[in-house]
Amino acid sequence: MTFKRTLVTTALPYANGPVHIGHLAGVYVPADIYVRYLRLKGEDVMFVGGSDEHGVPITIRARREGVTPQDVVDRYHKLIKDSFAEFGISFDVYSRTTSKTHAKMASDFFRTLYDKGEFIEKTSEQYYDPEAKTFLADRYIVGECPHCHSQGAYGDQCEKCGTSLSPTELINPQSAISGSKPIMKPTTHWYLPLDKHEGWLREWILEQHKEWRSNVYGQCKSWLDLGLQPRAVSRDLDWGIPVPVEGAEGKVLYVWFDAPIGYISNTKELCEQQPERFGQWQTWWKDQSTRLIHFIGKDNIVFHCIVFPAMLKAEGSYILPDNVPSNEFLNLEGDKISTSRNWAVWLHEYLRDFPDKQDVLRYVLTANAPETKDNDFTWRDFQARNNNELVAIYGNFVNRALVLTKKYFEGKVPACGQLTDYDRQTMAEFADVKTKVEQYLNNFRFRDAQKEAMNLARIGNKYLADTEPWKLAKTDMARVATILNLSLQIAANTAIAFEPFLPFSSKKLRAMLNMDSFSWNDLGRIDILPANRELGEVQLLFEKIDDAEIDKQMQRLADIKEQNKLNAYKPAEIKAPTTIDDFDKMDIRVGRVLECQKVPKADKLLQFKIDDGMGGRTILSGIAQSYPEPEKLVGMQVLFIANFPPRTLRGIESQGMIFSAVDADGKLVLVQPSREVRNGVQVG
RNA sequence: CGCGGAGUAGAGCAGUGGUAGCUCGUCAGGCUCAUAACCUGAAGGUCAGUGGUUCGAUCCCGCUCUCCGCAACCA
Repeated sequence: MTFKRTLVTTALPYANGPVHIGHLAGVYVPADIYVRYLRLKGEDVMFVGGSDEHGVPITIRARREGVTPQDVVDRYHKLIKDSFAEFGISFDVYSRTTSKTHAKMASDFFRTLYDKGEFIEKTSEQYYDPEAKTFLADRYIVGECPHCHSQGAYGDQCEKCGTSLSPTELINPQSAISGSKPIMKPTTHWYLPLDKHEGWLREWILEQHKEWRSNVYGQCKSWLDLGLQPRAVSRDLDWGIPVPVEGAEGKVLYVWFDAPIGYISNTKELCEQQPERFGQWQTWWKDQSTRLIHFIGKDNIVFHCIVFPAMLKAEGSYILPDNVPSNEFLNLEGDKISTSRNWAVWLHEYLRDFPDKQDVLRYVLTANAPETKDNDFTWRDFQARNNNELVAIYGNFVNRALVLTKKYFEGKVPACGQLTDYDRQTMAEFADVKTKVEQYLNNFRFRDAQKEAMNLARIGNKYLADTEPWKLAKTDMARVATILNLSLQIAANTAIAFEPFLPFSSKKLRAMLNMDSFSWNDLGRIDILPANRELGEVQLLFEKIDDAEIDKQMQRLADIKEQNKLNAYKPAEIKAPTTIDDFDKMDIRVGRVLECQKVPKADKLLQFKIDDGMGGRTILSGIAQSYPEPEKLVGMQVLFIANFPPRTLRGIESQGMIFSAVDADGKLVLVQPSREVRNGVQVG
């Protein structure tokens, strides 16, 4: 099958938060590289993206913030769209599932399937929150686990004992939204009978698409082998696209039905805006000569390989995806990225903190892309790749070639003379770079493809080191001319090879080389730059990133970790019951701090001299780490136990114990009376 | 025993039934045109553990351990 055009879609980011490096590494950067590559080759390609704006979590966020769901999605759609644009993700269209076009498209799609009898209808009893007036998804019901009897188990799983649950098993179920007691209520939903589609899905994926990545293929095989079940495509919710069926008031399309249709709606929207360039939307979705590629993350495999294809097939007139390149996940500094825990590098913040460094992040995310397994992003690695690879190898090579040309040939491309064997050998080393990069990209191996581009710069550095034009300049300028001509040709090649990966830097480099026009097909050639061409102004292609900038980012993450620890704090369990008699045995008193200093050679101990109204006493307390300036405690009134037997610590006798509260972060905080009292009075 | 993916030098990652590779880091040397950049060389690994198939296993198979995903948010 030869294809005439390629339609590339990217998973629709959920408009419930900003986009982070995990989204970029998993989906948007590889997709953008692929699309830019196809465009460079002059192929007919469309790049579709958009925000996914329906679903329960958005309604919950809206409720929590006291705004409408539309307010929430408006905010994040704009933030996401703007940051993608600034980052150079070259969507042809970036629309949203709350658009009018989409509402009609999704509604019509559902109706077509409904009319064809492709759905089954089922009524079941589900938990309903009478206060919030909404049916509850499993996860939004909490209660006591029927197995381990711990509190706070979710409707789908108890996190204490790990048991999978169904909401009806929970003891004393509560709505996580309002806290009220949910009631059982019958509700009718439409299901897509995936089991009906199992036969052709099996043939289509397992036989015809053995070339899909092993993670994708394996996951599909697993689902198919387990047997597919009917899947609900509607929900009881007031936020979404209404189910276009009589008597279905208060029901909307399930986001997983609605969202992938967004790819189609957004295509239609684009075609209506630019018909002269993109033609009819149906060409992109219904013509067998169109190749459909979905870029997604691994959590989306089943929807894009099984559910959505089943929907398309059930409708009848659509093509199916040709490939679904799915990446694994990117971790951040060893921990999984999490929106709710704010453990992420957010794109909009990166763009703010590292202006004009889009390519650095693009490079790092591609070099370390989680193509076969989960990978880790660290700021130290980010810095190292910038400083040691982009700056030292690529930027430096370009700079060397250009500076030498300025110096010896007034910034004009010198003529190429007689080639030596070594010249020819060097040329041979990158003659096939085009084939290699293309092979890798055609197989969605972006990491290897980018590495191949970087090899050009390595070859250039080695060529300069081996030929040493700065030495020859004293004796043989003709030879220097040839060397620099070839070096500049290598630089021009590098600009083209990096174009899909690092578009901002390639543009900059092309300006320096005065390459106003260029073609992907020039890649591998050594006569891209004609002799005597005037070069542009020399500037640094990349700049070093110093430790201070990286430290700032790492500090930010450390602060978030600390904050999460505080947020996760729960009061300790109440101790075993005791009596007033036990309490009465304690002689608790108030005293004033007269002196306070650190005990030498002890990390935690502070030595207090306390005015107890009876001549004073010495007390040691292990709170030094919470009070780095102990002298500031002098004058403060504190609580202490007066009738403990003396105890010697570090050679000093401690006559009692001072009261401190242990804060959520582990810091110790001295307890004091709310107003001045007489030293030595009792507490009870 | 739920199902998939993954576990390989200090770090991050490739890879293959026959001598284990890349980038960075480290160490040594060279060069000095270049953003203290570049080039050359070296050290560094019981390829998670364990049992099996095989002339030979890091690769194939069995079991064990660990991490990630499939289940609310989430690429």
